[in-house]
Amino acid sequence: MIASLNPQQQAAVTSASKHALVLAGAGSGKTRVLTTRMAWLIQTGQATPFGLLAVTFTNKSAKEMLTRLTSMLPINVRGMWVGTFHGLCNRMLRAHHRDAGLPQTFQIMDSADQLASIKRLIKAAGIDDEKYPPRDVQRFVNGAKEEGERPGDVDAWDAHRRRMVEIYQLYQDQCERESVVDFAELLLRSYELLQRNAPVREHYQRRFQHILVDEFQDTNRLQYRWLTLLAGGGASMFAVGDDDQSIYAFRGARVGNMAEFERDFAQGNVVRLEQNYRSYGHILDSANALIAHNASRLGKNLWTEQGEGEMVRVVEQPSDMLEAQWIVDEIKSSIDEGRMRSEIAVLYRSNAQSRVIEHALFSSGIPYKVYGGLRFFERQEIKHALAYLRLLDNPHDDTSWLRVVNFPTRGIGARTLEQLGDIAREQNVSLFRAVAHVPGKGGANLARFAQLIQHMAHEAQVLTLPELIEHVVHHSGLLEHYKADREGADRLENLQELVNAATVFMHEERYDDAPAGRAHDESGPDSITGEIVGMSPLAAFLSHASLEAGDNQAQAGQDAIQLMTVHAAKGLEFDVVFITGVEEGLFPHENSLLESAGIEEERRLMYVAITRARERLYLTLAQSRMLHGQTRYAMRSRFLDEIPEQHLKWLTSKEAGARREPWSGAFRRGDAYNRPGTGTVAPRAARSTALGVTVGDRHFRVGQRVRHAKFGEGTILNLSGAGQDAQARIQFADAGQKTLALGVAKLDAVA
DNA sequence: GTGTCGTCCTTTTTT
DNA sequence: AGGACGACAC
Repeated sequence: MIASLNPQQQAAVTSASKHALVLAGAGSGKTRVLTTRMAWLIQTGQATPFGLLAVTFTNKSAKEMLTRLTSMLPINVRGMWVGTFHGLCNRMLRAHHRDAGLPQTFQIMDSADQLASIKRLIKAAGIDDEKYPPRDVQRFVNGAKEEGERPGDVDAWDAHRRRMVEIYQLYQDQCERESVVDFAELLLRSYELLQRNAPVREHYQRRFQHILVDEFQDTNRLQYRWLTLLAGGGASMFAVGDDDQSIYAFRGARVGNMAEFERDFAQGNVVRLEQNYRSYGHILDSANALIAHNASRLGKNLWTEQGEGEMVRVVEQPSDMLEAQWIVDEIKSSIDEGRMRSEIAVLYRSNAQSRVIEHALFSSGIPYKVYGGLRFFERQEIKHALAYLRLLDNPHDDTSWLRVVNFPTRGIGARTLEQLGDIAREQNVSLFRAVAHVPGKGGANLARFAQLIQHMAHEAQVLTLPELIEHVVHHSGLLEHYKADREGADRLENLQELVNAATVFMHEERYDDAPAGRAHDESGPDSITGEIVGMSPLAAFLSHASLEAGDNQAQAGQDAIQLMTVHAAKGLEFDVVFITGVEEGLFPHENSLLESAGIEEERRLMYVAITRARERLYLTLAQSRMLHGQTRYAMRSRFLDEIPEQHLKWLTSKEAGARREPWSGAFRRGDAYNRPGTGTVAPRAARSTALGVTVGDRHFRVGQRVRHAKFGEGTILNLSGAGQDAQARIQFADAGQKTLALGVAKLDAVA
């Protein structure tokens, strides 16, 4: 088990110090170390499976961990606390719902549900949604919760923020009324439960003597505190992560938690896993050189025994279309060499870039798969079916109620619903409770719907979960509705798939053929441990659906080129990787430059992208690309210049076209287009503006040095638009980046 | 209730 | 450019 590990991996797995921090570089066997550590703790008798707590961020890695563990040790992993932060918190809250102040049947809202809930609240409370856009409110609420702050804790220093806090409070009241919790609430509630309830806290502190955390660089403040609290009874903490791969600051992750952990817990017990088993030398050294430009790092240098391998290939094309075409041609020859299509990935910084690449692949008849689309449990028809199921468990869930009260249509219009909403608000009750007070025909229709729900809830007491879902799909009218729809065939298929998913779920959770709505075993032998949670198959399935949205890809099976954002590629690896759009403004993204430490996160993102490649890596860029309906021109990314020449092989000339240095002297127009090898000559109109724009009698070019009366000297990073509407993004030496309208701004060329 | 038109936005996203 | 969503008309 341990013998096959390298010395650093062994040191990590068998670390005898109380706490340890493992700095695990990309492709260094991180998951292996984590799972072997667990197996080793159990095998050497230092821990029982029962006494381990292992936390991950995604269901996928939790599953992977359990799979590997069972392959090493013949243990029963059922009842082990291995899962995502959210999954484990849910588990804890179900077991102690009373102590946590939650009804047993509380439902979990996903982000879309949460947004709908906030929109409804803003409308009902008559709040100006221009001043308080639902998305901003959602970000504010989640941000506060991730910092561990309730409305009363938020520092509200101005009127706008004070109002935000009020809305936050209103939202909390609404959630309470409807017995629903959002993702962040799962964590915060769990944290507060542990903090306030000594018996519960001490129970878990006693139980979990070893806490293991994966992807530690992605933890937020609340998660860190949650872990700290659980470890407060003397448990050992084993944290694995890579600060260089922290790319989720925008959603609350704090890289700083790693340094904090080292200071507060590990205290020097840091193990570095630096041997890389994935990539060849040139690729790895490129990544090392790039990331060395980041100032705030714990420090780490990857190495490999695999040899140099191929150099990193760099290609610059005149346009995004030609960039895509070039990639497709290169992919073709890779396939001709006998490579699997699924071993070739095309990565991009932003989703908008995929269109052009898809188009080129499609035209060439090459199968491809785009990751990041709608996931199974997010599909409209599935959300509808789930909304019905949720109402069976909790008819006060207004979000679900409103989703299906008139879907399929049953004569309940906006007017009736407004009436219903008014009554519910007046009496401070759920929509379900308010039904009885709506007069007239609308009231009768509502009553019929309420009866339908109650009737189906009754069925839940006798039918198994798959049977119940079939029943609901049929009697709700969903079946008929989609049958009548010309394009409903796929949706019906998905609904059938939902029934199948439920069958699998029942089997996996060992519910056998228990009725869907009947609680499993209300008072288990040890109710405080949560081992027997007392959830009905229906409730458990609904949690599952919220917490695990399903696969994030189109359709599996076929051997296809893999298309995804760099973020989505984290944790994956491919023989051949194309990193596209390696341009200033795109990668690094211009918005990131406005954020503090934004550029370092972009650099880590590039580091993640590079380290996905095993054998061959391409960096591609385009001098011009279509963005928001405008053609934009950009310089090559600064990241290209941070990789030493010795690792790069330019397949197109490095000097022509978009370059980083400001132009000095004459630049021969059209060079980039007329160079042999690119194969295409751009249309005349594009050619005349490709290198710059003309505003009145003045010419501006990308890379040109300019002086502004107020901002001082700067360099034009990119140009967009034409004539009097043309805009320039300019990096000023002192004033930072600005976007200026060239028709308005007073700019002088600097010699 | 359904269809059409106009407006708005556009970095990254798991749970 | 292109998609999503909301307002409005039939």
